[in-house]
Amino acid sequence: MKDNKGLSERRKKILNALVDSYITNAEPISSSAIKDKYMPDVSTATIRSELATLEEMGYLSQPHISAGRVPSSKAYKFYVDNILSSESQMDTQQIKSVLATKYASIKEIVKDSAKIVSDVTNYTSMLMISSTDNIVVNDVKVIDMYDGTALVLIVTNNGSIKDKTIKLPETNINNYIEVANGLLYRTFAGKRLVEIVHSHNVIDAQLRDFEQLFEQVLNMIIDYKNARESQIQIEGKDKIFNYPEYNDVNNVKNFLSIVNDQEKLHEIVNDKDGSIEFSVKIGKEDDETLGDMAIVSAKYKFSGEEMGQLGVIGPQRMDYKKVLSVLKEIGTLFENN
Amino acid sequence: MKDNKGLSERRKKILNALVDSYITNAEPISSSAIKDKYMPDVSTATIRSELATLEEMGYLSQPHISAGRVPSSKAYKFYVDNILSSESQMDTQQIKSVLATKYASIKEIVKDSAKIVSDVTNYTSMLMISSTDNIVVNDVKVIDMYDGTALVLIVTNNGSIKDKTIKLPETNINNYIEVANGLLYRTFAGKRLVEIVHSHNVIDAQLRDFEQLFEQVLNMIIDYKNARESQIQIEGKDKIFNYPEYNDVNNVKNFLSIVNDQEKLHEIVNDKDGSIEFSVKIGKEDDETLGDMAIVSAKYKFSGEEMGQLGVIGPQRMDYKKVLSVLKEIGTLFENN
DNA sequence: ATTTAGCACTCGTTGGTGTCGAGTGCTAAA
DNA sequence: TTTAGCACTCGACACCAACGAGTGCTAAAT
Repeated sequence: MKDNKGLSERRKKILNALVDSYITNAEPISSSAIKDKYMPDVSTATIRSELATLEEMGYLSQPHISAGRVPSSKAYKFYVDNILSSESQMDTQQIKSVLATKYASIKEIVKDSAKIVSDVTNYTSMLMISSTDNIVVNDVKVIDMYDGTALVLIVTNNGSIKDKTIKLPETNINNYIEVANGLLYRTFAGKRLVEIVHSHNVIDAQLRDFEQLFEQVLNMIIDYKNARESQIQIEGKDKIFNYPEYNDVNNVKNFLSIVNDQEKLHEIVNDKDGSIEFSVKIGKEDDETLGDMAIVSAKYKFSGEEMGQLGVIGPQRMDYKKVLSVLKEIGTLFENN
Repeated sequence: MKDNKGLSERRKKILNALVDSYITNAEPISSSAIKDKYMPDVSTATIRSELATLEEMGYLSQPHISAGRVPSSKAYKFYVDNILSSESQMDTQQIKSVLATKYASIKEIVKDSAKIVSDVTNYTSMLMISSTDNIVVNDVKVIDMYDGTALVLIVTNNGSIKDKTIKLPETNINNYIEVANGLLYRTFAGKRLVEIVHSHNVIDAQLRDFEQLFEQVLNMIIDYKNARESQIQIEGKDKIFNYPEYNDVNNVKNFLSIVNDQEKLHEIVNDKDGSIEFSVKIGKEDDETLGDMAIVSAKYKFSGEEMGQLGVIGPQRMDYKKVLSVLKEIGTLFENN
């Protein structure tokens, strides 16, 4: 049953025990600790030799020679995979009831989801709104306001509206506004943001008088797209101080530099493999800048539409069981909405 | 010339020297250090006795008995008052040229003012938009969109527009939209936000059919006011790590808790005495939660209109000269715009 | 072939001790 | 009032010993 490639059952058990213990205590685990708490019917010597081979295999490391073992990133990955493959493990019931007592309606949950996740998991959370690729412009309208000024509205399919006042050009065209609205509608309505942004529309001759207007509208759309894409909401930054590894200023620095770097967060969370539900990034090996931290996130849909990603960021030594449960639970709430 | 109430010239000189030195080095200053750098023609013993009395007077303290002196909040205040009263001290020329090389147009500066202040001073900066008290509603318009939906626009005198889509009530009134616009204009146009929010309008009989609409509009206005008021932009949080006192996690924690607490920031910066140009809050005595930090801020106008406050937050041991110069310089740029 | 008891070994932690030197306060003379 | 001089304080640093938690290895037991 034991071979070099896989892990024997006993080794798996030891590995799980060790990660479990380290997650709650943040202290190196000794062979005798494992014996006492998890495997009383085997001697410490045996455990020690198993630990030695697990270390050789890259799952563990020792802070120093006469200390216990500490899990490596590889160990955390093993641990997470274990959780993910055995769904039954997750105690969603408990999470669900916590959510139920705190929040009355699902709508509230969506709105505050980042804050909820942070509160329930006790880690810093992040919510990133999904890409704008399938946002469609429903309508563009120009509304006359007062002397020479007009308001441009861009209405999209996800309910949001971007507006801006512009100065109207001096013109002698009759019904300028009316004509403009017709043209704008024909040009933009029904098109996706990406299409609009990437197409270099040639204004045909009859549109000359509207060139300036079109340019302004186009810029609005581009701005809107950019603003949408870069939005990340972070909640509960202070939670990090609950964990002893962040008594070291360098770790705090690292944490803040990641959390404040939106581009980096996007990069880390957005797997090339877009199909997987959960993204779990652990430590340096997954991303150099992560250092001793981990990011767990999930993709969500709301009312069938892709909504974005929601996740937590915390120490490598993270309570993955809890985090994954919570993220999963929220996901089902969203989808069943 | 020396009396118990005021400070002798020599004591002032010593005090200034000490604060100056501590601001740059963050280390306790000894009597001999002062002698060497600032007062070579007097003995250390003399300086020591002066230091002792300054300590009695509450300007200084000793980390421990065989260490040099460190300035207290009181000393910083003395130092700042000194700067403020002797305008000529400020080397605005230099600051101005720095700003000039970095930014081409004044408009850019306004937009990025928080970032600029943080970069130039090397401290964390904050920009808070001024109160909404004198924002006036210019117009309220309802615009028919599509089947039963309408867009409500609120136009204010500071150029901004708040919009939201609402569902129109089922009605059999002719020209519902037109009538509504008339009513809305008569009710809201020209009024200040505060007035509107605090008046409990009784809807008169003829308005019954518009009750729901009015309620929605009113809520929009309230939301708008709240959102405006709570907006604080913070830039350069990471800058804090440049200062050695923030190698202690507790100080970082304190820093973050203040910087993330918008209400607190408002409270600290908004003096009762609304007339003063600069607000300088130093340490615990000014506000318990400040701890060992200081906040310097100034009120600004832009194109004659009150714009808000802009300031920096950093260690008590702050380069007040530089900070005040920068804030002042930006102020004149704004006002001369 | 595994497991285990036993033992030597490693090394971080803790606490004690001694020395150095920066800096002070005080006193007595200038 | 200033200053030289001196005793004193106390943190920083280095060194050392003892402790103990934990390991790896080996040789015997299963």
